[in-house]
Amino acid sequence: MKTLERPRRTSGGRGLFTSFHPGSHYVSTIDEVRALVDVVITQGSFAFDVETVGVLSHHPDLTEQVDQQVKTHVEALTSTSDAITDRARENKEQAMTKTIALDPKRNEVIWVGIATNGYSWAIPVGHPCGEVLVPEEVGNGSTIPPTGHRKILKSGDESLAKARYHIPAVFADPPAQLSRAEVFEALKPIFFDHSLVKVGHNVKFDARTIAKYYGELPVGPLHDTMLVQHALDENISSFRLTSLISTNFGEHNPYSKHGKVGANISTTPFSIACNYVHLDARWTWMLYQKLIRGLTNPLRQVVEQDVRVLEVLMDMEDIGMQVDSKGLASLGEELDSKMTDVHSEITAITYPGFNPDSVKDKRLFLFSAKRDGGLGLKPNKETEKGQASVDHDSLRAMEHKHPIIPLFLNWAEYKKMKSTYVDGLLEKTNKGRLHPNFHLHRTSTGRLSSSDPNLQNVPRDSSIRGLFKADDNSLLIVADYDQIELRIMAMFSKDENMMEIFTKGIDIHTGAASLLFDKPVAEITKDERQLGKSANFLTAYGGGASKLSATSGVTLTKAREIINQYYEQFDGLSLWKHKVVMQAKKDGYVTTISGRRRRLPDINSNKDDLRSRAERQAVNAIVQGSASDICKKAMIKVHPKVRSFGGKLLVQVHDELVVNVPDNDRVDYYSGIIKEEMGHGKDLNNVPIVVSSQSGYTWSEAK
DNA sequence: CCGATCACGTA
DNA sequence: GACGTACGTGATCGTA
Repeated sequence: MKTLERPRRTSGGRGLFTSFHPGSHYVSTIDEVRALVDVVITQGSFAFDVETVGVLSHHPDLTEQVDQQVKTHVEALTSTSDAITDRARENKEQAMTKTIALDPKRNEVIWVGIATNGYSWAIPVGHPCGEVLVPEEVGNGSTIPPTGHRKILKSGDESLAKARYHIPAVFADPPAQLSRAEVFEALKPIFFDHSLVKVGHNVKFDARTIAKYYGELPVGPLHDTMLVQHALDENISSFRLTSLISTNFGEHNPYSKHGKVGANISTTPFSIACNYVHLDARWTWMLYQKLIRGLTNPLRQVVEQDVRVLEVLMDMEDIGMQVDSKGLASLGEELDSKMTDVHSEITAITYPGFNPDSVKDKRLFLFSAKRDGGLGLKPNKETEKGQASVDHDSLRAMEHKHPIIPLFLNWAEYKKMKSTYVDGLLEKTNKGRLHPNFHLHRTSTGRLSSSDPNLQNVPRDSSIRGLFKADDNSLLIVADYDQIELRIMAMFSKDENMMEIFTKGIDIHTGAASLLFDKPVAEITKDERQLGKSANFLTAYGGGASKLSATSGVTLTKAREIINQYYEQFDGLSLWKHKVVMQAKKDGYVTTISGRRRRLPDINSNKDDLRSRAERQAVNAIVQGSASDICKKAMIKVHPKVRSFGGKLLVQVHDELVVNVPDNDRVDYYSGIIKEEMGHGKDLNNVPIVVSSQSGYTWSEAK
């Protein structure tokens, strides 16, 4: 039940909460919202959190998708009945509802939680249920279900067999709540105040979610507990709020007992949901205070850079990238017909029911003895777990042994395209656009990552990238750093030969080949350059002769020679790598240009494999992480410039930025600005930075 | 239903 | 003696 208790400041503790039991008070009048706004403004910063649900009926396109899913699901079954179809539909609808709840473009807010020094508020704006009248009942299969929940036999009688069953809870009506419209209107002063710091745990989600009710994104400064925690420890496996609370405040805290309310918020009794919202906001605030106070330089600057990137990313996610849905659909049909052909050929050679997606089936068919019905081929490669590999490289090496192998290769190629890039992207399309999530906390090197969909691994092939389009009357500009990682290595190591190659503007792979084979640059062949290229990459990743030999096709002996020669010619580089490893062993971590750290717990391990791996990671983290620092810095600079001429930053792919700009006669000027802000023409301690750019109407034209 | 395993797309 | 870094997604399979 609602209480009339007013929010009050809890005492002591530098403004933090001393009581972890916020009770059941919830905000139910607009005056209370106005009052909390006044309090928040005096504090200068606040944490906030929204609880969301998905409403399938609001999204006809997704309802259609569910219909389709049910159809294909049922088609794949051997037997069907209305009950099976209904259950399939229920499952698919439930899954889709969850998906919608996590999509800021589609979800609906039912609670807003706000916390600042000593205060927290829970504002319900559509919680669907009150208290529990009849609790839910779950049968785990060890008992006979109650009548009405039993299976119906063919005879028409109820089955008395033990079975699983679920009877949903019955809830009282929820109490009267303010509307979203009036609440967000009243909260406008805090979300659009340029001096208030708005803190969240994965704040982009909450900010983008509420943006729907304003028609625009909340303004910065934003801050995020995830990103601070990541700067302090990138090796954390779970960045969920509960996990971070446990590690920062100890295992025993009232929050951790609440379990997964968030995912089931719409079937949680009102009072429990209310308490949960208080706690979420409070703990986010507490965590922020604690983490931010633990930050010292250089990590403080790292976090300062990342929160600025965060605001850029929020914009990029919200804008999204246009994709040609019709083109994707027709590519899908093309692939489908190719796959039908390949599949029937495979079935003809193997047996009906053979599944070309099953590693097990393929393994059995290729490698089991002829008398067992297999081809008796010899596996040439093992998986990590020591099984016979059937991946592309492995099959390629035995391609001529049997006509089925090219079919497997074709199948795998088509299948990947169809499932991940055609179907996968189509189902994430919203009004013709894809809105990825960019994460600042999911890599150990400080790179960004992208998901739902991942726009950082879209195939370069024009059949896919050609379907990513500029907006109407627009062009895409793709600007990318030329060999940024190798330039960073040159900068750190000050290797004379490498510096010379870069300062003279010689192609680095040709330059390396020239030194490796002791020939003038002009006489380097294509093959020699390729070897130079492979050798260059190996140094950034820490690879050895066997890998070089495997990737370039030279003998192991030759590969060893090349690597020895490489480190002789680039002796500054090998010295630097050695120093990096020594320093990492001493400190337990390495540091990038911006001061980000990668901690390497295994760097002094007794186990050779773990230690060697950590040593390779040490070198690579500096290189990869520093490249990421540079690109992040560029994003911060490019973003406002691009907006000033009506452009939109869309995607970052580690060393490249994709920008949508107006299609007019100033495109060269736009490219120039973008390149300049990325640092083209500047240098890293005398190693020049080179940025190249191209433009076009699609992502493949602009590559 | 979920995690492990495998394969495969990107930088 | 072997030794490449960093990701996310989708499918299968075994276990729960």
